[in-house]
Amino acid sequence: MARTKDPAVRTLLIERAGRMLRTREPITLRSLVAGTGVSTMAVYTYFGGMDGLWKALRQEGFTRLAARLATVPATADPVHDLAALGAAYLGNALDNPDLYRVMFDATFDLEDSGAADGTLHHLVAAAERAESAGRFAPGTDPLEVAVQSWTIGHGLASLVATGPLPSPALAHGVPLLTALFTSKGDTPARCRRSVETAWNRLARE
Amino acid sequence: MARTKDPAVRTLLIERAGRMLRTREPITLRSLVAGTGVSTMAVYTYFGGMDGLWKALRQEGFTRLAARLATVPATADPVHDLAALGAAYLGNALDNPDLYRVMFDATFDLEDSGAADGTLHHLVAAAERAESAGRFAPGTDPLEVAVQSWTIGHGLASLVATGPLPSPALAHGVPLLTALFTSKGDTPARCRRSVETAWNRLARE
DNA sequence: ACGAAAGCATAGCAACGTTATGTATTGTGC
DNA sequence: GCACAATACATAACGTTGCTATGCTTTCGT
Repeated sequence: MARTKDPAVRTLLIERAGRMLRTREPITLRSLVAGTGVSTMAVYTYFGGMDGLWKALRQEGFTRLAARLATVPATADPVHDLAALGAAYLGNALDNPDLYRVMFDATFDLEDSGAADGTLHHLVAAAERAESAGRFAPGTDPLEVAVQSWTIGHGLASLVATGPLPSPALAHGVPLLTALFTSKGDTPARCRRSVETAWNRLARE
Repeated sequence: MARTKDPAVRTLLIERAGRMLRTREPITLRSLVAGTGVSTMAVYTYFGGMDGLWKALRQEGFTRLAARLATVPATADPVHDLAALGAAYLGNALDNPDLYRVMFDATFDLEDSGAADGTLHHLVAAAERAESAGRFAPGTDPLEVAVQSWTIGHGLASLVATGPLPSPALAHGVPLLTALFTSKGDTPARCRRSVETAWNRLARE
């Protein structure tokens, strides 16, 4: 009954915006569509305006983050896994610092709050495994551990990726997470070993 | 030899910008000077443009933060003081969430990195006192404790004030700081009591 | 006291996001 | 099949943005 929308244009624009973000070109309506063959109106038919494009970009950021977290394998050491998820989170933030900033920039609306929850779920699952493996004290709330780990990860990511701290400050992740997990009942020495092993993945990159 | 600059105009513009930030009015060059009697050019003579105004606003944010941290008294319990500084930090971020966002928004330049250092110094001093009081293990690096506390405070502030977490999540500050300070050598029970006492100040506001 | 330099008001400019308008295209009901 | 209608999309114009050019006014130094 009408001309149909081409989904390829949508992903083309999002990917181009992501590329411009990475190369630090200012993303304007006109510069975004320049050279793509599409006109400025495409942004309005696909995103309803520039605000919609930024929102889609944030969603894309959370999608990529989730994909990266999904690559972290579940090993026999759930505390290691928890730290490895934190390391992966930081790695993602440092690989795309500008996208990471956009993700937490605008005031949150309910639409993609689900995406942030999806990010949390990986942490919750790992915390649950740590508890049932006896590394954390019985009765430990996995969601609480997850949120507290996230707080540390986000604080570090935001201060290093877009803030005043230099990147060696990432090393603070080890004592911070070790202190947290130890407080949940894990043995200090064992905990430190688990966290350090997981953190090496971040240093290697 | 020339007409002299009136410093009152500068503070007037900064305060008006701060007010507009709090009331969530968009800050544009023209809306900023509207009703003040001064013209748009004033922004250029005093700040060199809108970028300069934002930079001055961030500086103002750090100044207010430093002033607030300075009101935290040094008691006989240095671990309590450390947590109290964290609570004051969070209180400031929640009282002016938009200003807090601006403070960490733009890419940092060297000019006001000193301001961020000034913020850190309060924490470093408290950590030093905690160590010499025997609450932390000998050899504990006060700067390390300070940066790690800051990471927790900023992570919490940024996720709650401008992010997806609801304000009750601020309560995570207690277990997080307790875990950190305990890992530095403080007695768990005593540490928790110190931190909780300091945190009540935040809940009361 | 006079002249040069700085403050600052006015007006104009390019670029921004958005909206209005017209044209082309395509799925749908007969 | 075919005409109709709705949607995609290009073009162009509009209001507002930050900024700069220009000229007047003020005031400090000699």
